[in-house]
Amino acid sequence: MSAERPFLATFTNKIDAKGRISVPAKYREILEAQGSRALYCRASFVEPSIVAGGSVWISKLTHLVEGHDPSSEVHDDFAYSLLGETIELGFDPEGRVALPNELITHAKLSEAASFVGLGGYFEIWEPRALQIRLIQARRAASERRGLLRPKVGSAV
Amino acid sequence: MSAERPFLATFTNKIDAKGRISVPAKYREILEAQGSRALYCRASFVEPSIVAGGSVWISKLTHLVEGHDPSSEVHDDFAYSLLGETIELGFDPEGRVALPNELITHAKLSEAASFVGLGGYFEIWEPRALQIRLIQARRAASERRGLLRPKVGSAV
DNA sequence: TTGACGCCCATGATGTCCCATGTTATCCCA
DNA sequence: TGGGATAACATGGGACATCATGGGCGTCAA
Repeated sequence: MSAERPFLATFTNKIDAKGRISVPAKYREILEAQGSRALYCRASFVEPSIVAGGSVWISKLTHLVEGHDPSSEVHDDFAYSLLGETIELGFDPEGRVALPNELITHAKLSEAASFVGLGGYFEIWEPRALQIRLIQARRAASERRGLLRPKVGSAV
Repeated sequence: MSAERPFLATFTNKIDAKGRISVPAKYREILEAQGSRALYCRASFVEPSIVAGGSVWISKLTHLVEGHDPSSEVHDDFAYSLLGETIELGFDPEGRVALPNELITHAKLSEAASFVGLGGYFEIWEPRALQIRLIQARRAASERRGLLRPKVGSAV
């Protein structure tokens, strides 16, 4: 799927009084390699988190939308929800972005936020909420370990 | 498909006593990058909204029309509806356009209007009406999440 | 003359940039 | 290999530019 370098690992940074937060340097490297001068974000449909990515991610969404007949309902529904609710955040010279209140509220952020890499994109979570989600995910994943073997060997 | 930077996110601005409204700066940047010194708009066929774009968008419409046999009915129907009802609005030095009454009526605009980015073009809505449409779109899109997963992972 | 339109200026709010600082990680050399 | 020197990173806060908005003035045409 993505030949690009994947977003990996979890980083927790502070949110300052202006709503700014440093994007982890490792993530910025990947974004720059994509030619992204900005970060694209949206509220997750299913989690109290912010989904984010670079130009590769947003162009996937754009192509997904444009792949449908422009006169179809599917096209419009995807366009409104995927493009109309995704925002573009610019970096300041220090590598920070300013999260808008809407997203801060959605993810219930206050002092700090955690970035969790998910391959072609990453998510921003309230640190405690992410801890809980990760524990849950680990348990669920280990129960389904068999699903991984055929594809990646027993490397997990 | 569109290598250009997409129109994204939703912005709400006021309509002043003269019927002027600021086009979001982010959108103006994209229009300028296209070499558009004007905004092209028409009433949506299916929604109470105004469809708008720059020179890239209008040339796509033009090519769509020209792609049909000039002697065919389809050609004429497209030409009349797509091109004949699309108007060109100029910007004032502050980046505002004056919406004609016809379009204001069609979209039921009064105090303010919301711009919603849809990739290669954007739409102008009465803010409340757009909110409702966005919620509906989100629901519809998340029901069809299956169409997304194979292509962009669960990145929504 | 009236009104539509385009241009100019003023203003408050917001966002961006710049610089300073502490901390951590990395490097280099004895 | 132990540290110290250096660079990279995360963070805080003030200065400044941009943006959205409101209003005034002149021009052109009906």
